[in-house]
This record gives sequence, C-alpha cells and structure tokens, in this order.
Amino acid sequence: MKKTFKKNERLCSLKIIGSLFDRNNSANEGVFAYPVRVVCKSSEETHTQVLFSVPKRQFKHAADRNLIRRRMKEAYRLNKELLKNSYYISFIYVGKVIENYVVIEKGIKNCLKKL
RNA sequence: AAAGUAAGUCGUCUUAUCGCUACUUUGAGGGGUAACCCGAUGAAGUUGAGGAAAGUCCGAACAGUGCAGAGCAUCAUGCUACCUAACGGGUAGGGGAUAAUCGAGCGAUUGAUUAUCUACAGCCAGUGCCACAGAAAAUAUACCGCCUUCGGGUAAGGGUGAAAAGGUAGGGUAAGAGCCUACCGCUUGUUUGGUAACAAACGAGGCAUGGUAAACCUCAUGAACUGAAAGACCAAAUAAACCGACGAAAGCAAUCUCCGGAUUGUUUAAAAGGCUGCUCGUCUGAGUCGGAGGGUAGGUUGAUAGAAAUAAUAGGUGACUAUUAUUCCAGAUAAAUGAUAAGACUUUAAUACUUAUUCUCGGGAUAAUUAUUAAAGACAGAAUUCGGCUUACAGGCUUACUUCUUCU
RNA sequence: GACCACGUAGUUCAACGGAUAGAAUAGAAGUUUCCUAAACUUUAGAUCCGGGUUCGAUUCCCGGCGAGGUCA
Repeated sequence: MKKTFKKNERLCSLKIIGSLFDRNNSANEGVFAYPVRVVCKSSEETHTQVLFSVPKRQFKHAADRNLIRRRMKEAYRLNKELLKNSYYISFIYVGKVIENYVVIEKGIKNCLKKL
C-alpha cells in the first residue's frame, strides 16, 4: 500500500460528519490514546475517509492549529496500513500543549491498532 | 569603538527521502459511428504564505437592491496648501501648549534656541453645567470693608477656588473706579508680504466678551443602503399544501349556460404592498402579513494581469508623479506549503586552552580569541482584491543625531 | 469572511462628569450558645489595560486586551 493521502481519502460530506458526531447514534464507537481521541463508524466505501480537528478553544492561533493538524496528518499517512476495514474516522486533538511529532505518532498508532 | 533614540530595510539557508495544492505534458486501458470523453489513490516537469497574511479601525474596486424627485432625521469629518482612484491616511507649512537653557524690563509681560505634544471651526445664535470652598461662579439688587450731605456711592482690600469681571506704574477722588495717562495684553480697521493658514507695520477702541462644544448644539463639507454567507449559472428537491389575522366594491363587453349564475377582458374605486429610517409625493394593485412545518444544502463562476511588481531616467523640499524596459509572482474551499535525517549560519550558557589587565602573588577575578557540548531561532498562516492605519515581533544591516570612554 | 453589543468587590447587579464608588450574598473576627445554625456588631475587599479631553472621568473620545452573540 502506497503512503499517499489524497482528496478522496478526506471526509468532506457534511451529512456524514453530522451523523458521526450525533450522540444518539449507537453505531459510533470511540477510542482514546493520548493525545488523540477518535470517533468513527464503519463505511461501505472502498477507501477509509478521515478528518482531523484541533479545538479553537485550546489553541487560539491558526498557526498552532495548522502545525498540530499537519503532524497528525503525517502520522496517519505513514501508519494507515494498520487498518483492515474501511471506516469514517475523525481524529480530535485533546492535549493541552503542542506535543512533538513522536508523541502524536505514538497516539495515532495506538488508536489504529485498537480499531 | 560602545550605548541609546529616531527613520528605513531584511526577517534563516542548503541537500536527501516520503507526501500535499494548482497548472502543463504524457496515457495502461475503457466508452463512443465520429468529433471526443473518462482515466490507474498512473508517470514526468514547473509552482506554492506575510511584513504584518492579524485586528476589522477607515477608504475604494466589484456586486445586488433601489433610483420623477423634495424635505427632515441619522452618521462622519473639522488650521492651511498639496498628494491620491479615494480616505478619518500621508507630505510640507502655519498657529498653540508644556518643559529646559540663555536673555530684556522696576513690573505686568516678553525675545531666542532645543525637545515633546497638538480632534487646532464656532461659547459677542440659543440652551445647559461649573461639586466642595468662597460675599459672589455670570442679570453682581453688595456679606464684611471704605466713603457719605444718610438718599446712597463704591469692585481698591477680603486668606477661597481649576476659574473672580484686563494687568503694572502713576495721576485723580469724599472713598473709589479705564475715570485719565504711559507701557503690556486683548479686540478691531487699513496697508504690505504670502496660493493660503498666518505674519509684520501703522492706526482706532477704554476692555464691552469667565470656563466648558471628546455638553446639547450652530456652521461648512461628505455619505442612498447592503456585503463575496454579495451576486450569476447548472444540477437536485419540493408544498400553488396547513393554521391565524385583515381584505376581496361597482360598471361595460365577450363566451358558456341546467338561465340561478360562472369565466375572461377592460374602466373606476380600494385592503395591502414597493419606492433606504420618517414625511410629502408617486407606482403596483387581488391578494397581503404572521406562525408552525417540509425539502434541498452538491458543482461551476465570482476568483486572481493588477490604481501589479522590479529596475533605470526625469520632475518635485517632500508625500508622490511621468516615461521607458523587463517580468507574470499562491489560488485552497471540513480548507494545500508538511514530516524525518544531515549540515551551515546567528545568539546564549557551560567546560577547556592561549593572551592581556589587576590583586592580599597559594591562586583568584575580569575581558578577548579558538575548540567542544547543550539549548534556542521571534511575531505569526492567504480565504474576493487593493490603498492606508493600528497592534505583535528573536535578531541582522544602513543612515542621522545624542552621550560617555579610549586612541591619534 | 462580514457585522453587533459587553467588561465594576469572590459572585449577581447599582451609580447625572463632583469620590470615602453603593446594595445583596459569599469571606474573616467577635457577641450570644454546652456546641452548631439563625440573629447582632465589626472588618477586609473592585471600576480590564494604555493614552487623551476636562479643574475633576466608572461615566466622554481614541487605541489595545479579554470574553460573548448574529448570518446561508
């Protein structure tokens, strides 16, 4: 499997995102490994679709949010062969400080292993 | 040479591997009669954040709505000239305030230099406010005082206060007072200089006008409103339904007719609505307004060749402008510029070596050079686009000024 | 992206340009009680920050900072 991350691997549909964050939907499952929280559900499509989110409440500056999102994206790109089935996944950063790349990669790896 | 201040300017770099955005070229194969289309999480190449991209404080472009027009309201600005597409921005100039230094005069006051600041139209159009203190805070009906012919006259003195009815000196007077004189200040007229703000000179007025307009307000100038979630096109979806309130008048003509009427057209009237917030006025006119609810919520465009950038020359004190040449320099949309490794550069700290200075000469302290190790490299991320302003910012460079030290 | 309002004691709110910035609660100390509660007495507490206008600013003006809200 090639280590690419193109447009069709990203989760863009507003409807699916809405259903993913609907608290009443029992199909969603959650996984946690510091500093990342994962909300996901299984999909019928051939590719797994992913979104990354960093809360504005914790990180005020857009430059910080961009940095964290890019590190998470990189970690997912290099480790996504760990996944067997296809999912809709949202990665949410819950750390209070900006962690370096090693810590974020460890968290993403653990999440993907649990799935 | 160092430090500080001000202005301007730059604001990390190189290589490798993996990956992202856009564009160009290519195309295993598939579809189609053909033109051509699709196209491998294909391949190759080029390209990809800022001086503030930020705050959203001003001004425009652009777009929509509206536009017979008039008035009012509302908002903004406010010394002068210029720059500019425009501006509440900038440049140059004028006036003013504060502080320091050096002067002139008995004094009131005032001249020069330097630095900093300056929302700097109008309280002789009107209205309001001016706590406490003080006799009095603006129409001085005078509290004490002074004088008196006992009717009154009088603002010279009265500790206050941010502010007290022009000031200083002299004359004058019953006591006083611009009542009079000189000087200073103020107001005002003329002339001269300057594009103008304004300045200077020569008169005139006895001074009438306390402060406050970042108080209401007046005057002048400007502004129609909304804001890319604007707007245009394509696709998809559906509901001309439901509930409540208000309204649906009359004439003529044509058609249909079960002769009761119904439909359509037209004229007048009218609920209501449009025309920015209001009024006048004006237009449309059989539906209008409100509630609750349903559906859709994808794509293309707007949207990146411009009041563009760079360089040279010319004009201007300057902001800036003109001409010529060259260049094409992000275009994402749940939102592209990243990760890892190695190296360079800069800064800081520690250790070691060497040199210099100094001392209580055991050694220590300070400064500089070199080497090694470690840490750090700011503020901050395009979202339609420009011109400004404001704010954040490690460090480097250039220019000017000031201060002190060393050397010549 | 565009736009709109707000900031006062620990908390919820007041306050014409005139000051010792007020009230209710919460806090602290004391009185009362065998102890606690209630009650009473006392006390310490704040104008988001920096400039300006004014004799004087929580209030007026400008700039920042913070925390909110609206839109198809």
